[in-house]
Amino acid sequence: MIAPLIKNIQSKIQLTEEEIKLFADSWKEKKLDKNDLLFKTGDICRYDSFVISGCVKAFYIHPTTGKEEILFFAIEDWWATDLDSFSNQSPSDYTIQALEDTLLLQISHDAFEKLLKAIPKLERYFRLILHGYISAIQKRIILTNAHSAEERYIEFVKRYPKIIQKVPQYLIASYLGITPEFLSKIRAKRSLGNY
Amino acid sequence: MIAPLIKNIQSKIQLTEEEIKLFADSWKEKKLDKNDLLFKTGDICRYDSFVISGCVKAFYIHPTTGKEEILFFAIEDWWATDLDSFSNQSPSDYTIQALEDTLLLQISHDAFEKLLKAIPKLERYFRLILHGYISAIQKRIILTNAHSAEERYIEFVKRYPKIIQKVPQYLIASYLGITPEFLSKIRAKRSLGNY
DNA sequence: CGAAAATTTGACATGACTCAACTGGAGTGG
DNA sequence: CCACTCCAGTTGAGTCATGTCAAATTTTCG
Repeated sequence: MIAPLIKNIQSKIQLTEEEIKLFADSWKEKKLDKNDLLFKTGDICRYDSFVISGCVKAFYIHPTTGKEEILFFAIEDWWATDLDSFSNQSPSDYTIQALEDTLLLQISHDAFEKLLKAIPKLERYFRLILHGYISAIQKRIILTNAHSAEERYIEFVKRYPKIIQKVPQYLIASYLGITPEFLSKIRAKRSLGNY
Repeated sequence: MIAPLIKNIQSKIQLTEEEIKLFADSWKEKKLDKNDLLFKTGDICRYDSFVISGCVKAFYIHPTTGKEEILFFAIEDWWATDLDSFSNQSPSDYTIQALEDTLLLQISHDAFEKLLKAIPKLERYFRLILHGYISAIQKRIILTNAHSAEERYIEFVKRYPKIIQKVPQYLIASYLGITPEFLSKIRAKRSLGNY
């Protein structure tokens, strides 16, 4: 089951057979049932987790209203980790929860650092991963600040068609920074316009 | 003038004397006068730039309204680069412009890749830099999606007091995703409340 | 089938925007 | 050193996008 991760890595860097072996041995499978938590606010994110299948949401709980604010969704081939909490082994501001039965590959912080020492090339891989994430998140910032809720929704549908299929609408609304009611109205309006 | 950059790096990784020398020789100083462009939308971001002194803004130009949407500000000890454009040597979606006379250290894409090959430890440094940026930008997303304009402004003042001092208010407004008029009203209301 | 959850719909409220007028400070040139 | 201009910032009136709350409807799932 580690094949997808290896493949992902080899799309960015080259590994020898030995390195692959060492690498593969460092990761453990973890199953989450639907609604299981990976960790919650205040917990330490003890593992870096790569999603093999399924889907999770990462969210922040607003301290006064108690509402969930979606930070991201992760489906197969994405990472589901609070970087900050994982790197510093400090309490996380976020919660990650499975939206359906989900299979992860995990590595502990210690094992992760050991692995990086053993295969320094991996620093590059992870740098490139973060890089790609930054590109995406910067676009999201621009979209949020400069475009209407409707435009953001259209863009989301275009960019993440797989996620749309898996995730309930009220969570998409949260990701977009709007209320579920308003997203519903946007959709109603659009389906009229499409005649 | 490269001392601040070396210092920044050594806060995350260790370099030998030789490595420092090699490193230092790879960077060139660049001066920007106030209002000079580092690059503009459609240009390729040819250099990775580290700010020694001064201040720049990175912004996106809305295609229909033509308005500037601020992506970030960079002052001393920050990076002022479009990662995507720099890494792929592809046209940038953004423009970076000096808000005051600014001194940069720059490295070309080729030299950068050579440097990483010569000193692979630097992959780690840059990974950690991206990492820190992601933490910050994720907080910004949450703040934008879940908090009022006033809360976002208060948080900005707290987090970036130096930038507040340098940057005109209408650009702060753009960073926060609100109009300058509305930011002005928020400030007026707050200064009343503070008696 | 029935209960709970998600989505839709409608009436109303409000935060934030637009536009236009006004104020005040920072150059600039005579 | 004044007069002028220019731009950032402020203020106010009116509007619009989005939020709130509550009820009705549909979907999901035990």
